[in-house]
Amino acid sequence: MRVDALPLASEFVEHFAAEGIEELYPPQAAAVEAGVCEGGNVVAAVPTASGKTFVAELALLTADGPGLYVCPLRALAREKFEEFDRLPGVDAGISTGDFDSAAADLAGKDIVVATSEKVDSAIRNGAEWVDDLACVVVDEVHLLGAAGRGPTLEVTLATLRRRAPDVQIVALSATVDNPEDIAEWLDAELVESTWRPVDLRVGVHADGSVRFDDGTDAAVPVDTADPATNPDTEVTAELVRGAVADGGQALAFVRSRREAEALAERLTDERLPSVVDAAGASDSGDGADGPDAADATHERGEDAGMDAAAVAEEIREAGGTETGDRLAEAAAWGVAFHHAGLSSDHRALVERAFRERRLSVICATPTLAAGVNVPARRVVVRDQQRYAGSGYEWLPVLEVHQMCGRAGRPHLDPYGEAVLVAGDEAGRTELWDRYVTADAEAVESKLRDPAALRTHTLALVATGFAASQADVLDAFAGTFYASRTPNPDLGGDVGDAIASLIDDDLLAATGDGGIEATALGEQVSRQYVTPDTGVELLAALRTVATMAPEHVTELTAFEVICDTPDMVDTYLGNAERAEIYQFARSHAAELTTGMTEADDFEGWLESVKTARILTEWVDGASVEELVESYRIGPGDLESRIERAEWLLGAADALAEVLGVEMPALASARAKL
DNA sequence: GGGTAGCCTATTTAGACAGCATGTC
DNA sequence: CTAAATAGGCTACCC
Repeated sequence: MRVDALPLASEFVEHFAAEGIEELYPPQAAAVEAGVCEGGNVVAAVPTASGKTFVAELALLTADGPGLYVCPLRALAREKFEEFDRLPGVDAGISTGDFDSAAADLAGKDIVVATSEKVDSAIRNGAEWVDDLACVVVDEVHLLGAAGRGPTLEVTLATLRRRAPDVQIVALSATVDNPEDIAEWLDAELVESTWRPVDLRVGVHADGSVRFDDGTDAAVPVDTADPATNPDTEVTAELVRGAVADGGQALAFVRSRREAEALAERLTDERLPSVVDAAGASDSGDGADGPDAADATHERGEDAGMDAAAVAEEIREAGGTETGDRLAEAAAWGVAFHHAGLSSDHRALVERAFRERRLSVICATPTLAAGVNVPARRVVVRDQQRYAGSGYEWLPVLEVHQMCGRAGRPHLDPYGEAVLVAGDEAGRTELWDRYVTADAEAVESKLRDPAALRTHTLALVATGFAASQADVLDAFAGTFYASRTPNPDLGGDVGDAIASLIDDDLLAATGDGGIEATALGEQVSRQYVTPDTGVELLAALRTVATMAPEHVTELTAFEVICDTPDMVDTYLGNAERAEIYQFARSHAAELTTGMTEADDFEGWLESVKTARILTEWVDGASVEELVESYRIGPGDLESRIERAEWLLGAADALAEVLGVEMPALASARAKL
């Protein structure tokens, strides 16, 4: 099937031709046959990089009205927005927490790209443009099964369909075990395919050789006898070296940030022969910080070496922290590490430089697999387990498949290779059965979780979609949960949720057996904080009202917001505990919780640490200082500042409803 | 005294969505 | 309470 045979205006056909899209990939053709261009609901369960974006564009461009593209990450939203905005004659908008299109004129856009939470939030705040949508595309719809965020996605989609009953739904999913269940819920045609533009072979290493699923074997010449080195790391290094020496790029996945950095350092010492294509090389940078010829044990391509030096320079310019310095040092040798402790600038730089083939290797924690597109010739999954709060757990099959799916660069590699590293035959068998031959998990609704029911029940009532328990149940009838459960008796659970919300003074019973949101409940819903955070904030604000005004400082404001479930925890090391304790004691008058009254003392002490970091930040401390003294990454600081901004706003709005004066909230926020 | 190899113990451990208001030169 | 890697402290030993 050819693009010019599709019901598309000629300018779009030309646009796609200019991007090299003239012939449809098989899954794309299947989606067309399933009706994406005729307004039909379609669920496409296909591998990453098999052309899902084009399917989305077909639906959005052929729809008779404005479209919405929902995705799970802000970075992905940005990427898609830029792509859609390049379409001829299309006015695209973006709406995410960190980046909003100019003003609230989303109503006039042809295509709006947003995260699922942002859509949910827009609905809660009375956005009317959602009623006019002709088409909604949901990317990564398998996240329906994610504990915290899945319920938001299914309730939001149910609400969208209720408000715009004729809206076309196109859902794009990773390969999961039960895509037919998602299709059934959405009354959609299912398109299922494992087709990829580049072949992928997956293998498992054990005892010096990799066995691939196409029956081939490959020896890995490495000395694993040295007890001073981790054999899995040696194997990983050799696999990376091999791919790079062969002109490819590699991704290596490990379990923790520290190990990602350690592996990057190990590979930097390796002095990988540069593989970075001369075509992708630019000449800039004086190379002063880059490798000297005297250091090199291999010949390096001149252009590539200078290019790597340029990447290193860009990294240094983006931020002079200790982490940034080490990253730049590795980048000078074509190696990078990647995890959420990096500043967002550094992360984006690493991703982009790798895509532009100015870096040979990224050593990453599992996140990279779910983020923006970073294809490599070879993917090595050294660690398949991850610490999960209480002991080690196997990574979900879906996650490992997504890592492996990053192997194979279209137009560059004859095929992609993914290797899982095990030590011995027993390990190989385990990994083979668990990941190579196994299907990904089924997607199962998490709506029944009490916290999810509380959140969404409050939202439905606060927005006026429901005024009784029956109404709430009616709204939930359109969810994935209801579609999957033969007799979805949520009555008891929703009843419990309502009772607890009334207890918390967020909902109130009306005389006739109905329910309504209190002024507090309405504000909690609009501010998009969880009910539990709302309750914590309200309790803290009531305490603030009893404090002497001179004791209510910015530290107080930060402590109020840090001791809520919506603020991310900050690890409190043993060595710091005593010092933070001392700090809390000497600032006791400014804190809303007394040393003896916290029911979770450890948790509270952690929030005091976070509050202290933020206080020092607004008092002018630099990123470097804070990163150094509190042992957090620049990215961790960023995320806490971001959340603090949001939660201070929420606290301020709630203080106003309560009639509590707390100027420190606004002043702290202004300084962030 | 100073350095260090080697052992034992204590410490640490992935990630990331969200609010809201508009006039202004 | 489950686990694996490693940072760090300590001792024993050597020069």
